[in-house]
Amino acid sequence: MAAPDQPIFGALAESLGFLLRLAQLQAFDEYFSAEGSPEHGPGEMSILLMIDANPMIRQGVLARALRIKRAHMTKIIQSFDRAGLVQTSVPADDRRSLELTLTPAGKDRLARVWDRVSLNELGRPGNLTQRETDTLKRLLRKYLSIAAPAEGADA
Amino acid sequence: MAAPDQPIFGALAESLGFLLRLAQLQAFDEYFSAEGSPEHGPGEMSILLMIDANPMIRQGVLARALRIKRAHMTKIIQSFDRAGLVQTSVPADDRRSLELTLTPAGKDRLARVWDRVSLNELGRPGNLTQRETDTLKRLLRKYLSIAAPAEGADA
DNA sequence: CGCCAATTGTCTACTAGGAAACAAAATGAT
DNA sequence: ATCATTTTGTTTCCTAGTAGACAATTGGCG
Repeated sequence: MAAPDQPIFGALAESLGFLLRLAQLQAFDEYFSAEGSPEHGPGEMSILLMIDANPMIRQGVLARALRIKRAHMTKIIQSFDRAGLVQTSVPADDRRSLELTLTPAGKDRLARVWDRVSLNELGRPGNLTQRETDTLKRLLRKYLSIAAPAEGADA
Repeated sequence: MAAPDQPIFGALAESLGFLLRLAQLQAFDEYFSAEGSPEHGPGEMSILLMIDANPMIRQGVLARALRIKRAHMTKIIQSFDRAGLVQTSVPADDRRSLELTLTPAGKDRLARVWDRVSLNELGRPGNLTQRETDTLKRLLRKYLSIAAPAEGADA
């Protein structure tokens, strides 16, 4: 009943939220092991990927989709803007909002970092078979109500 | 090609790490909707649950299992200790380490908060069937190399 | 024994991210 | 038109979590 080096997870092992928490932390460890000293963490990477896939996306739409709070999104976008990675524009039909698009420098940066990360992100983790990995991703997309990607997606 | 209110997720929809990140944030939203203004966030809850399931667990073992950095664990345990929720003791065979056990007050606190959260954590999320939920949890445990819980686990 | 390497918890800074209040612009009701 | 409500981005302050250096302890090895 005492505590060995491999503790008992108890209720945590049945709890979806905590399993997701631990799995995400493990995935990030692998992410950072791929990127030596990362220019961009997972949060910033997801923003770059999202703007790349959705040019002229509005800042608020981006924040909701990635579940990043607006306050935080403001800081990241402003730093991207200062670094010349995104170009912002105010649409004529709603002058409160900001439309975001990657600059050529932003696309370069994204491509370079993604090259170092994509194998870990798209590939199969050691603990799961390819089939299990596909099932896991499919269930996560369904949980999130995210559409499955098109078949011929770029690497 | 412009950006609608439901953006295209592109490479994110195939990337295990980012799917896990988004899923965890969604799960936390549901967690916080269950606990009005939470006495303990998910991180602290997982620590209480873990100490409850593993009395006399060493602080470092706990940190590794929950993937919380030692520096952070120190702060949380010290605050738990000040609040009278855990009892710490130095084992005779290794005077560097700390053994952690829940006090009666700690067990009470855990039971009270868990009551408000367990339905969301153990139940089936709206987007998935019961069977899909079970599969998802099983695959996450396998990804994490966590043993499946015993059958007759407490609610 | 004495010395060197690894481990454990802790401390001090720092970064990522959130909560709440706010101004400007849009929307809707009258 | 006018006023209240909502939305969007921003600002300030705060919390959760990390990075790196550190002292104390342990274990190995001559």
